[in-house]
Amino acid sequence: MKPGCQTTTSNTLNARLATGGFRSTAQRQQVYEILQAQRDHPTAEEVFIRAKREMPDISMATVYNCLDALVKCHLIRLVNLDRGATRYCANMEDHAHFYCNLCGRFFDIEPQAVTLALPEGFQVTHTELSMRGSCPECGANHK
Amino acid sequence: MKPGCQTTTSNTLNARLATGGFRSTAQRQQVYEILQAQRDHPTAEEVFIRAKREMPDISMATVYNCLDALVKCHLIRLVNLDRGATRYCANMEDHAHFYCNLCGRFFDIEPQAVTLALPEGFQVTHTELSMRGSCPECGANHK
DNA sequence: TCAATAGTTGGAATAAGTCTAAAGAGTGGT
DNA sequence: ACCACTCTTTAGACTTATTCCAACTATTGA
Repeated sequence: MKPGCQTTTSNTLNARLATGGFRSTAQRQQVYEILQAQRDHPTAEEVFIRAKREMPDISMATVYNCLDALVKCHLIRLVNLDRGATRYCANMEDHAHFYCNLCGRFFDIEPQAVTLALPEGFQVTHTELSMRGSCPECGANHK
Repeated sequence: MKPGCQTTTSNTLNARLATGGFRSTAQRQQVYEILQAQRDHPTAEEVFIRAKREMPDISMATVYNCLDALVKCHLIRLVNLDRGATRYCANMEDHAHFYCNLCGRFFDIEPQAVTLALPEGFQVTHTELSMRGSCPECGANHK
């Protein structure tokens, strides 16, 4: 692990946690690093499995707790697709999600031109745009 | 109930059910009428409560079965918002959903100008756009 | 350093939805 | 009209994802 990079990451993390009124703990750092390291939108359970490799005593409740704290500090965000388990995403840029029905992978899509003409008086605080379909790889393989 | 109107509705319903390979049953008609009558995106449980008023013996499992059948026949659609219970919507026009954080009501929003520039090769089969915020009424009351 | 407070743990509890087996209802052939 | 066949409903058990709880542990400010 690059010490310089890690320090930067945990500085940001700790500062954000503190601002949100949360303490910095080893578990929260671990969970955040997992989401930073592999940006494949894992579920809470997948995060738990990965966290266990480094921290065998961590519990599921703690993983949920850490994820909640990170969401509240705007360090990660939730991704919901239909009724499946909630997924977590460390990409805080404005973006939409694309789920490939064939390979099951998630893709982040930049919304270059989304403009929605809302009727007057509606104030939007949160938008979620998600799509399903086939990704370029799977689409090509299917031909 | 207006007999003319009712006949039209149940004709469409029965035809669609038949096309989907489903039989027309009193329970399915009841559930469909509930969703037609009050377009407030009820949850399965809310549908169950409303159905019970007319049909006291109906069970929750039947409500789920009926909703499933109607979804498969493209007569209604699912609406998911975060982790809450699935909601059902009889508006089959292409539209987005707006949830008011203050009054908890759902609004259908016509997507007049949504264009998303997807990277090449992505084939979309299903899109879901949902928003949260405050509706005109609640926004006005808050001032 | 030490109390006060926040966080973690493992297991129990909950909510929403799905599955199953048995009983009930509708339909075509005789 | 009767029977067999199939589809549907029912009640309740089960599953999955998540939250709650009480006891223990770690972190922080004085």
